[in-house]
Amino acid sequence: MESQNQQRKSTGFLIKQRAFLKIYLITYIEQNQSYGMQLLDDIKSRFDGDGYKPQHSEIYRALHELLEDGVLTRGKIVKEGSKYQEVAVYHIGDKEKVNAYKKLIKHDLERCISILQKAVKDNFP
Amino acid sequence: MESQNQQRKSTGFLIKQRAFLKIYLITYIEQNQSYGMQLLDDIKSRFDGDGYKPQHSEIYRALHELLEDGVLTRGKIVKEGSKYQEVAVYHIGDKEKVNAYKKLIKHDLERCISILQKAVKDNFP
DNA sequence: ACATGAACAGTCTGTTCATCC
DNA sequence: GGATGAACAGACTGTTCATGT
Repeated sequence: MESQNQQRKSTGFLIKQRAFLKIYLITYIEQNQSYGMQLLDDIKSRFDGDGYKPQHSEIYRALHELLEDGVLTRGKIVKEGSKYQEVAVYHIGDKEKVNAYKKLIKHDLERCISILQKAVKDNFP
Repeated sequence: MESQNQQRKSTGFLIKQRAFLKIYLITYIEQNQSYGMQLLDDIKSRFDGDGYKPQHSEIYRALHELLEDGVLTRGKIVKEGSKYQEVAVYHIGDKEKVNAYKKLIKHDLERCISILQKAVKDNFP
């Protein structure tokens, strides 16, 4: 990923929401082209039982960063059903970058699960 | 917990580092009285393989909040071995609060694991 | 040097406002 | 009203500085 230029070092705690959302956005967009609000609703309903309700702005920020990095490309279409509601639809861009990013996130997700499972074991034996 | 007075609503993403550390602090202090730096080192070595290295200030902030809330109490002793190094040792305070807090965190940890496991399944089938 | 603590500052992200259809 | 985007602001936490032993 290009879009970061940290001057603060991470302590390596859990994954950030932005990165978490990005991986879902990529997957959903791979499956069928879609636009922001739709993606948000999909994610929300996926985590309905877990009390996680992401905010619309965070979705847009994630999409914008993926655009900047060339992971996604964007087009505009008129939303079906509606009169002239124009929405921004996304497609997969650079597949190399997609795969690199996926691999990164997969490791990080597993790392986070490991940390949390340790916490359950250590503190609730 | 008392020590929070949010005016911003959480979206319910992952657990915060502070809360995560608190549960370890409580458990370690239950097992044997200990002081800040020691607790930090214990936690660091526990997560050595996971790339998680918490910062000392975050440990102190967590301890201070647990003190304020009455979950812990504090005493001062002279560190063994050293000449006159005085350290702050902690003990369990209000056991009701400890148990209430533990229960809360346990649920949250499991919620987080659920979220992350969904992400692995959904995005890396 | 080790331990504790607090001030400062950067990052993430929730809230709000603006614009367009 | 639905969708997108950006500005603003608050919470969390990493970094640095201060103090005492």
